[in-house]
Amino acid sequence: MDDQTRMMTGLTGLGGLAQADVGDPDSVRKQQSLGQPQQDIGDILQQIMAITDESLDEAQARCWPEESPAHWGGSDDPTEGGRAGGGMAGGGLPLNFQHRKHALNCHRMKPALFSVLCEIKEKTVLSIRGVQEEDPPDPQIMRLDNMLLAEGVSGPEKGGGSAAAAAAAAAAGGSPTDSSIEHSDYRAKLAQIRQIYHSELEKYEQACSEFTNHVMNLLREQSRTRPISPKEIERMVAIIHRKFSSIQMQLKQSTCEAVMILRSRFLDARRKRRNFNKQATEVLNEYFYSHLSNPYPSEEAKEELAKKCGITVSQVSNWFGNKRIRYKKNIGKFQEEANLYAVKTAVDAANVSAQASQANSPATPNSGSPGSYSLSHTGDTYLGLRSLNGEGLNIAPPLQPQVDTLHRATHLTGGYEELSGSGLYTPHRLDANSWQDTTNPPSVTSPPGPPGSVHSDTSN
DNA sequence: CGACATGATTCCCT
DNA sequence: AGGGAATCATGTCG
Repeated sequence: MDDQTRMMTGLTGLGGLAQADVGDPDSVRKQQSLGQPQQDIGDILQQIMAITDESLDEAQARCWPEESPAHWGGSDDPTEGGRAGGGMAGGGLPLNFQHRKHALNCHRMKPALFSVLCEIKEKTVLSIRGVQEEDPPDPQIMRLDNMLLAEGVSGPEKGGGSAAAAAAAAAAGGSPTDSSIEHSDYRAKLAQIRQIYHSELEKYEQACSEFTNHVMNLLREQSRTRPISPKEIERMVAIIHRKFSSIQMQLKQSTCEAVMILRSRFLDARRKRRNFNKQATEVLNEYFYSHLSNPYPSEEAKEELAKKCGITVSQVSNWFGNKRIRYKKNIGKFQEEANLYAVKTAVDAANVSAQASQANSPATPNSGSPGSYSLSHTGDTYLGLRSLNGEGLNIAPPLQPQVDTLHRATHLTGGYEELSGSGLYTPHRLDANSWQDTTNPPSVTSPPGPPGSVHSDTSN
């Protein structure tokens, strides 16, 4: 039934507000034509005004103790008022007031009047709120949502954002499999943020629903004494949700900020440089100088070096990359270092050879391919010795005596003689991709003597 | 504090 | 993908 019909229904009984002359249709017709209805509406309004002074509790308790809140908009049945009459017997208010209130609430004009008032209100509210009623999803909140999802803060649990950590690592150009310490740290912090975010979100949602329920109940209650349409309640709920979502956006924003800070700190930490310890550098240098003809460790060699140095494989790769470049750029500067490590390697070789000879094994050690690196100085030793031979590297004069001693030592043990003699270890200084080609050590520190000079020394 | 050393990153090439 | 080269950024030393 539309409002107008209801209105008419109400108007037909207009004269009857607790008065006796309702029954006569003629009289009603006469009253309508004489303008009496307007006066009655004025009366009703006055009484409504009077009611609003009363507390809601009273109104509720005395009128419709157990009635559905939306009663006024629902049934137009004028007889309904009679039912309500039973509930208003008690109370300490003056009887005539109760009676008046009851008469107002139960009056068959009330629904129609409220409906009109609602309509007017609706129009006013619409004209005020206007277009903003249908707000599209906020682009900013969408952005925040997307970011939180991408960072692994919102969305499904799955490991608390390990994907984000990997993504961060990938973005930083590093190997995602490395730097697991930083990753776990990052993950832990991210999980913390995630947890806080979710608990806050839950709190907000709970508060929002609580508040919404409260307001809805309040409005429904008030709808008995004020013209409040369900639509208005809906709108109010929407307003509350909007307010709470703006709070939620703040939460999302601050969470995003926290993630960004964490991330930047994480990346900064990755960038932070700390020198490798001395032992690690020694191990790396030993390998480098003993493989000077081909300083490209295989994957396995890198892993072994990494393990021995307590660094990651990519750090080993970085180190070799830097070393090759810097060596190539300035060989003169590295000459001394090269010599040092050559000697070192030779000493180790001597020790190994000595041990080998003690074990009564002929000096035909595992002559593995140059590519296979064993940290126990087997095949590499000979590369080192080859360097000492002055063919892979030039030896600085101050080191010559040491070299001689070493050679003598190896000679005595029978190791070096055989090795250098055997074609197996003949220095093939430049292989196919010989990286030294362009950077042949310019013999800064050693005289350009014949290659065999060192060798001849050993024969002494 | 500046120069240098050195690990990390980035871009480009093969 | 791995390497070369340039560059960045930080640590170290005098």
